[in-house]
Amino acid sequence: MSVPKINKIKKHLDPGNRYTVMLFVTFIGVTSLRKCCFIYHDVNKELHNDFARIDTVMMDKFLVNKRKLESADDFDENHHTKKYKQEANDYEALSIKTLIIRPLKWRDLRAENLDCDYGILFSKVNADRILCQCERMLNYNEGQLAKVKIFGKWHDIPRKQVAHGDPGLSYTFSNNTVPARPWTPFLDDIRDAVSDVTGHSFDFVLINRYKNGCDHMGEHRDDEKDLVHGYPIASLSLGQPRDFIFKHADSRGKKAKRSIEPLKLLLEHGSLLLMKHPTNTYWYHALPQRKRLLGVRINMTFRQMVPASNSGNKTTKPKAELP
DNA sequence: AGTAGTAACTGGT
DNA sequence: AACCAGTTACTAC
Repeated sequence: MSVPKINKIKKHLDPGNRYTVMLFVTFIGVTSLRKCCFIYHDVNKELHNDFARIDTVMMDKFLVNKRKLESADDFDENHHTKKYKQEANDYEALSIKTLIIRPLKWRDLRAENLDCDYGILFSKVNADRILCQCERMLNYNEGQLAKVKIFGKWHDIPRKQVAHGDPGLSYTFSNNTVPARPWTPFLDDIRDAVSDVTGHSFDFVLINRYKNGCDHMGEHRDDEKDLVHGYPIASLSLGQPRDFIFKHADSRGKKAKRSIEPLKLLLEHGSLLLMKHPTNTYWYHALPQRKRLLGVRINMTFRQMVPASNSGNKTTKPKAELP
């Protein structure tokens, strides 16, 4: 666990006092220690020693209850400390490699100017827990930020959406610019898992929630000007499996220049789709309605964005470029 | 097997 | 990357 995260806890506490600390430890969406209570005499020292054993602590959800020792007369310090330590050991034994990241068995998807990889990143058990965490922790844009303007008309998007990313980044689509909210530890973990398995870093994630098969997304290519050109986009799917359709730009519409078969792909629970250059240049994609499907699907697309100050300025080199 | 009711698809805006 | 109207495809009886 990194020191900055420990400092985040420490600033809520006065060293030397005694506290009851309750916290949720989450590791890529898997809550291993739901709640534990123990008392620290020397917060500065103890927190560091004990928490350093844990890879990631979910800061958003931790609750620090300042209590005087005398108000916790039923509190058995030894018992709880021992229990915590055992759980921490168990937790530590579940390393990132055994818990989540298995070598992805990628399926290559190839067509003319289409190059994607698809595989299952999270097992059902882990994907279930991550989805559950998403439902508990994510908030979505509302009002103006949840609208798009198409052919002169404003519409509410038929799904829920939110973006998180590095400071200053935003995402523009259909006359709407959506600022990125800051990363959370939970999203950090998922992003890092996706980075590990793809070998690419990402500074932005767009999250879409489809409450059932009626929610959908129309055909589009991802907006080029905010994205680092040529950089792959990683799309993590959770929940209700949904069809995903690729259509070649030349085969759309009534006066299509050519006839190219669309590509249909089922995006499964826990799966990762890596869309590589030049897929996004030539192919539109969509998540069509499937009225019979009732389950929630949450999708996270991880991207590398052009910093806001450089957006639309082609003379400035993006901060990341493919080799 | 024929058909009514729904879902999916297409083109226009 | 939205909805709508018109058409086609599918499904269940």
